[in-house]
Amino acid sequence: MDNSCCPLPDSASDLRPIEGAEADEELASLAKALSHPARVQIVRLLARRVSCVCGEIVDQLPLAQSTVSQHLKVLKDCGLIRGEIDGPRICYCLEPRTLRRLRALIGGL
Amino acid sequence: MDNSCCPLPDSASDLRPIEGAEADEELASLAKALSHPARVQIVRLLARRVSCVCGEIVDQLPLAQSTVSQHLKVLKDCGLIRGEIDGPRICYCLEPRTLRRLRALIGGL
DNA sequence: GCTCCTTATCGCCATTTAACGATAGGACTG
DNA sequence: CAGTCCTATCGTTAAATGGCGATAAGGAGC
Repeated sequence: MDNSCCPLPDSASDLRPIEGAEADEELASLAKALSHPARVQIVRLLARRVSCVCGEIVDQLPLAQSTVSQHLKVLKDCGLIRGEIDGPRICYCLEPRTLRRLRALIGGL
Repeated sequence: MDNSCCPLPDSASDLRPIEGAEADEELASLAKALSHPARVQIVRLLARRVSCVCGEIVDQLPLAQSTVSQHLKVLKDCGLIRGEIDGPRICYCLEPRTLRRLRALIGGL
């Protein structure tokens, strides 16, 4: 397994507010991305670095390849994961900053 | 404003695991409850104790009373809030244990 | 260039969600 | 007990979601 595409977490702090209308929208958007068990499982896989490549994620889930690809798109669109082209494959990895942001927003409740 | 219906947070720890298939379902379910800005705003209102009574919540949101009532039902069904009858009104309040559980699940990612 | 492998996108269908007005029901007040 | 206030539920509609197979697109390697 090659994790070269997955960056180590950085520790820059996020200065955006954790409450207000914009924060509500942001939290709702991130929560929606995690509102499906398959997407939670994908995030967990990537957090554990068990898998990075799309094909392996498909193998771990009881879903069709096209369905998994859609879930990956949802997670990517909200910034929770990132995909980088790695030869013929695509290597997905967590975006630690977004996950930290989510924790901050939840913590602010 | 009367907050007598809203209990103070207790600190009992939750022994359920924070990963695995069941935890995935649980996290997805809680995330879905927060996947709408109006519901995030309701949780925030209750966290700030700005309002406890359904009618006041309706006043704070640009939505019809029936719509707000449905959002409250979603939050209640997943255990994030609780409603108690207070004379002719209904007093809603956060369920701190569920919120802590959500934080634990998010933290476990 | 052709072919294979990998992933994204398209089209379709069934189900769920969100919104509202209207209505029902429960609890005080007079 | 009649009226009033507050909240939940019903019925409807439009839009979003989740699933799949089929197909397109883009590199790798022969």
